[in-house]
Amino acid sequence: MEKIVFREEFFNIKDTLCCGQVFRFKPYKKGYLIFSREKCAYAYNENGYGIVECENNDKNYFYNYFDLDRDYKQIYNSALNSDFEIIKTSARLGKGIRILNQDLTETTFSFIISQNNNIPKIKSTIEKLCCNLGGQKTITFENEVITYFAFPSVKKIAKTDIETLRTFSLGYRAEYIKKLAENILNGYSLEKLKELSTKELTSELLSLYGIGMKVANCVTLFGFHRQDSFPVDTWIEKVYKENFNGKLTNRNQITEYFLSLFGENAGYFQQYLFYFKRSLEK
DNA sequence: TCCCAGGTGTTAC
DNA sequence: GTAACACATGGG
Repeated sequence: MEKIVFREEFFNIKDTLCCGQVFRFKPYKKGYLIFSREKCAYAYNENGYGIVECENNDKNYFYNYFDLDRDYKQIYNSALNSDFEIIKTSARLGKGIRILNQDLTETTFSFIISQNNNIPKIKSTIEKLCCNLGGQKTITFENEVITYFAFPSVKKIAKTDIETLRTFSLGYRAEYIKKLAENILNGYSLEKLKELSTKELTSELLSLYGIGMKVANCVTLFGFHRQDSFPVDTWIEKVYKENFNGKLTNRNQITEYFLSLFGENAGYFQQYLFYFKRSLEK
């Protein structure tokens, strides 16, 4: 086992996982188990540090996964310099949030599933997908053997019939993920889209069946780490109306409004706001 | 029971 | 171009 140890001021495991950007994790002992691709890590905060335990070969993967090379102090400070009190407030609450570098394929499928769905159910649906179509894996932390399932291969999803997919509670989204899987199996490359500008990337993603503006923005932000993205969902729309006194009703226009307001750190501010608003409702 | 959830596709104008 | 509606499913 390897351990990544990183000062916790800008690395809070709970906030990073629970802020809505990722769905494959669960509470475990001092922190959480995190699943990505076929890998698993155990992460927790302790004595002023964020600690990530994983297999030796996965250390670089999870170091990058948690975006540990980026300077979050600069992002946080720019939030504190905002003219909007709610940006400061939500940034303080979400100070330890980092935007993950998740697997691109997994992120795209996950956010297609996320549409018109709530987070607990998104998590359970993705888990069913993994349990039924992903390979079984084991890993040992502190002498305890953990059994889990990898995210399924695109091929496996593509070859699974629609009726079976529907038994994973995908609802009408089953066709979307089936079609995307077939598409990728036939040679469509999400990786190649990395060359595109955020604008080009967004319009390319919009051409995929089942991906609209909201999901496209989530994929650019959480899959491609494009921080000039600003997904607008029901929660962000509430923030817009209640905290920014916004009059726009078109979500695309709300995205444009926030992008021009927040500039290059818009994506991070979006996460601060989303986490803040959802925390209030509980 | 009803409303809502990290919305999108289709149809009608 | 956009407004209205259908769409699956389960949490609260």
